[in-house]
Amino acid sequence: MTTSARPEPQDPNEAARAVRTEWRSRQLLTAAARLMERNGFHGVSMQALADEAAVSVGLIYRYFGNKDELLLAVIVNVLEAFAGQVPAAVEAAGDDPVEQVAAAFRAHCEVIDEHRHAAVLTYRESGSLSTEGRNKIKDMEIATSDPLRSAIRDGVAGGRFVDVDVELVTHDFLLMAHGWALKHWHLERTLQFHDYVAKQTALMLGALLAPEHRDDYRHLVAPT
Amino acid sequence: MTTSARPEPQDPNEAARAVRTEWRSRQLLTAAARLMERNGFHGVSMQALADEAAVSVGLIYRYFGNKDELLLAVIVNVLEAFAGQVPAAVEAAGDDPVEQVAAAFRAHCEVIDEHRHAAVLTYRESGSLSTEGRNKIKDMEIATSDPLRSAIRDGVAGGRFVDVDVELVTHDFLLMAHGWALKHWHLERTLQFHDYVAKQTALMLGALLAPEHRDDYRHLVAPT
Amino acid sequence: MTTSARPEPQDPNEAARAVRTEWRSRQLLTAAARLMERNGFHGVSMQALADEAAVSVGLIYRYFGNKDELLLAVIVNVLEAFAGQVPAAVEAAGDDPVEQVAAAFRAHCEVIDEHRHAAVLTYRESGSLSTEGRNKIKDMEIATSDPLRSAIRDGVAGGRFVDVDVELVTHDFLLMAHGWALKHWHLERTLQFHDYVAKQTALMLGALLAPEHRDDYRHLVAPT
Amino acid sequence: MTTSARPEPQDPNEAARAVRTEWRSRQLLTAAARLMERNGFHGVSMQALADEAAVSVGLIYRYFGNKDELLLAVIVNVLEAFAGQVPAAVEAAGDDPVEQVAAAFRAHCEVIDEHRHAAVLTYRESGSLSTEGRNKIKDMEIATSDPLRSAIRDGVAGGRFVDVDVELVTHDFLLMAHGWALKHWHLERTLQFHDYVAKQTALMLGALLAPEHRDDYRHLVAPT
DNA sequence: CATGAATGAGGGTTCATTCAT
DNA sequence: CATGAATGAACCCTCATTCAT
Repeated sequence: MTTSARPEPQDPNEAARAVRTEWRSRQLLTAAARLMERNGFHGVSMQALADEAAVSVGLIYRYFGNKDELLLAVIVNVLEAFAGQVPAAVEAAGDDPVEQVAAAFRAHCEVIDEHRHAAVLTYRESGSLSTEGRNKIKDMEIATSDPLRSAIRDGVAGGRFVDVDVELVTHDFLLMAHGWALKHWHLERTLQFHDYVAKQTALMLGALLAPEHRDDYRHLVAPT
Repeated sequence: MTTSARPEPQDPNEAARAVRTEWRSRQLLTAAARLMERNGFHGVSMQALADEAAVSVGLIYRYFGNKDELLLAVIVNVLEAFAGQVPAAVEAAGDDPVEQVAAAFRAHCEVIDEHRHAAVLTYRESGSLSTEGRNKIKDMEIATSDPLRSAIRDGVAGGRFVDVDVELVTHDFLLMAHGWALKHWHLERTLQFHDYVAKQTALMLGALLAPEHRDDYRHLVAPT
Repeated sequence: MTTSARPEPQDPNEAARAVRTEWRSRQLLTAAARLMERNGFHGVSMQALADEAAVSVGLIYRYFGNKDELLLAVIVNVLEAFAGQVPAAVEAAGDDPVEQVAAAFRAHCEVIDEHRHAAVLTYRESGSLSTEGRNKIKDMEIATSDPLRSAIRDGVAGGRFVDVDVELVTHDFLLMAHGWALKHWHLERTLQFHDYVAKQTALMLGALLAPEHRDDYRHLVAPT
Repeated sequence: MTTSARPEPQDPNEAARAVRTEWRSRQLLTAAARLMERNGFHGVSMQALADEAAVSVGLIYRYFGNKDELLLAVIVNVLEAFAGQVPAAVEAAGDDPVEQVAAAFRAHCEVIDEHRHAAVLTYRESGSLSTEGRNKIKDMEIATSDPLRSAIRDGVAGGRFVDVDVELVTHDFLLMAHGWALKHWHLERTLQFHDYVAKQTALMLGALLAPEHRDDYRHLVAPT
């Protein structure tokens, strides 16, 4: 991530190893997320995890110091996805705060949909973390929600939005994004992912947009 | 739910016993909820629970068959509170679906605030339940959300609300209600319970109310 | 040990329980010592210990917090036997430092013979202890050897003994006492316990006694 | 012990390899002794040993079949040092059994001082050995103590020493020699190695020498 | 009713050992 | 020769559950 001096691993062996290491790590992370969503952190034994990932128990400990660190890694993995995708989406949305809000929300939802198993753990299992881990998560969560928060604030300041509690509305958007994962088993019976995003966007913008701007965002509000 | 067949305990001893039994049961339930919110279901040992409730381990098993049943009882306890308070609140709100929605949401929030420890367990620990228990919970949850759902449907049908996806909006309201428990540690820094309810109500009604009715509900939408 | 107010346990149940607790504790301690002498601290699993003592693994943890504490308890148990028997033996030996030395050495040997399994652990396994435990042991060992040390010092000061390094000779006596346990498998082929004590006493007094006093202690030196 | 059949390595490469092999082996042995003294046999993992010796885990298994064999090799290494140095020292001491005893004891102490880390393992970890290994050790220990035993026996037979139990006195001398390693942390605070040897020699000869010969060995007995 | 000593299956974790590279 | 990733048995410990008192 931060290496600059070492241009490329010269030794092909080393490169191959790094690739395999990365692959294993990801494999374990996904297996863990999948299992933990179903049975909860405490409901998943290391043996079960090893079986699911088709490796031995001992190997898991070469990649993650212990079970707690594994959970932390699963969660951090999601949060890093937010950090990677959300700011990019907002930037691509241009200067209009309304478009930015919609883009940010959509990006959040997409990350959650991609990491659906792991995303619920953020809500459910953060209590199983060490204090240290919990703090790390909290910091990342706040940073993660920042683009969305800023866009909302800009929208209010610029008069596009009515005068709402920015913090609360941010919280609402995040809740809705996570809602897709939390109640996925219930929602997917009637909704496709894109419907969910579109409808929720329309709903929230319906609440937020100042009356005089409402007509400007037909393309966002329409499909409800 | 409440036994009706058994007419009345004749023996005053039996009555006293029933009272004590009821009291013990409630004491254990609250102790369990308090502990489990902090440490999670698996983080609370029966011994710790016995200590917290100042009884012996063995006694717990006279009231609840096993640990799973105890968790189930804790959760059912909350859901029963919904069943008790929400319909009453809706009824008291009169015939206007908008008022009904506001009342139902407020009632949900109040139950959650009163049972804040137990409410999070609904989200976090339902995975620790047996399939049977999980199904029971799901059924109760759906029943619980029914008054709210009906009111929303009525609002849409009567033209008070814009044409939204009733199921989704129900889901949103419930999510917001639970949000008060889920992110309580974060929200309470800036918001009182009543502000939370009022602002969320205003926001959602802002989104739902048809333009021609918006002015009729100033008292609900204003305090944003 | 320190109770003074509570004269006797009134409740016979409580008394009975205390007796059983004491008995269990002692049973576990002996089993642990026996096994650990043979296989070493790390060579004995808690399961093996449970089997030997005919109890369940879990029960051991009601009496000793963990395996380390168990080892500590085994060792402390021996050292307490020294503290109980050695000073008494010295006192019973009268005022003559030579008699005191002989009595102290004999007492040491007797404790070691009685706790032969555990005595070797003092030497072999003190490294497996926590720093805290190790310090406790060291303190007790020093205190334990004090009567012997004092008697030797008195003997030198009073001219009964030649001018030796008191600390070193104390160390030698202790080493000889422990030697009975350390090389018991080898020694017992040719020596009874009493011969061992008598011969070692004679040898050491032969080295220590000043020539002019040698004849006074025929009864101690003779049987070599 | 030392191969004699294989005449000489013809190939210079093979010679170089043999040297490196010997060097590696010795390096591993000392690393193992150092680590095991501190943490005990079970407290040292093969990984830790590999790290300490700056080789890979796998390589250790090219030199020693398994961990037990490694421990055995460490211990045998000390015992071979005894076999190498003690007889030589006795021979160099001339024909006088008293001088021989003193020389043998000194040689024992020197070996132990040189191999202090490994010497304690002889006492502490012999229980971790296989029966086979344990027997090998016992045989070597007996053989090792033979020069000392013979000298003592000669001293008694020749009237230089009083009539003592030869086996027991041998045992005492060995115990004293090992005492330097066993309680080194305690003794070194007040004694140098040479003081220890001299004082212990003086003490034991004081006990052993027949009265009519005592004046002949002032140079050995004096420095007490 | 109430207690808490006792059980033992199951969990997380370590580490000696192997083997493909 | 040398490496270190991979294995899995075995360890220590916890805790839901039972039952004699």
